[in-house]
Amino acid sequence: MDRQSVVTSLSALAHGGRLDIFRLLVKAGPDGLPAGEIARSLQVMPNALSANLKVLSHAGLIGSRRDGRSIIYAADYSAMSNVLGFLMEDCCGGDAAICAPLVDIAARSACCAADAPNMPA
Amino acid sequence: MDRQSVVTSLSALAHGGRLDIFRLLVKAGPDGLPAGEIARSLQVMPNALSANLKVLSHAGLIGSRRDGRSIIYAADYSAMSNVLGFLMEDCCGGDAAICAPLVDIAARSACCAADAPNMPA
DNA sequence: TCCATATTTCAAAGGTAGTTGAACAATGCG
DNA sequence: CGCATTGTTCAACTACCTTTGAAATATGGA
Repeated sequence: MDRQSVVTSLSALAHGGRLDIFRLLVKAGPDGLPAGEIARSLQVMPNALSANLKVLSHAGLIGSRRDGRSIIYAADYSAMSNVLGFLMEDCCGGDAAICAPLVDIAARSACCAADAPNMPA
Repeated sequence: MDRQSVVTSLSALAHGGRLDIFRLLVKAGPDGLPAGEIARSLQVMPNALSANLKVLSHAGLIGSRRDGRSIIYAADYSAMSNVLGFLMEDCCGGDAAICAPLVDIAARSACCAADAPNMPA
């Protein structure tokens, strides 16, 4: 994963509304949620939601598939872990002796990374 | 950790130059690096570096202390883990059965979180 | 075909953030 | 004290991002 992709992902998440969307999808799991339900849950207008979903999708953080009239979005866990990995690469120069607290948070982050409903392209 | 703090942190990292700085400090470990050395390593002008260090510092991602004429910056690992934790909170609705790949990356992220040279304030 | 639902696209307005060069502090040494 | 070194601040300019409302596209059912 190159630096530019990571910057794009972080930029996508560096926005209150999009962070809410992403976290909702992270909680929702691999099955995802239809756009309309996201809009209702977060109380945002559909056009604003669509714009933000597009940004997250372009960053690769979420995927989408159509189901009838609805479009279902789901978090891409592997993309997320790539970003986290890039951030923490070669942490402490490889010497992870004094490290501990991050293991905890890391363990809690361990999550559904199997086949999410990824986009057609 | 509230949502706004996380957005501030992600915004700080959503910039090529600042991402380079942060990753360099993550690699450097708790002892950190003087600003001048960062500038030399990344080949950036001192005023631009100073501006970016200020953004990262204001976001709480790095700390600083003066040592003679130099100012030494170091990554704040606990701030980083707070951000990661917020992103992955209640992942998959608490059911982490199907999850695995993120554990790997998480383990690699485990790192120096002990007393970094935090700022005076 | 006609309509309702679900979601996206477009364009204009406003605000926010990045870049650059020059000037300004703070420290240490002779 | 005077000067070189190390970092920081300021101000102007540019560019990008966000927001909002209205119009457009796509699907499913009568």
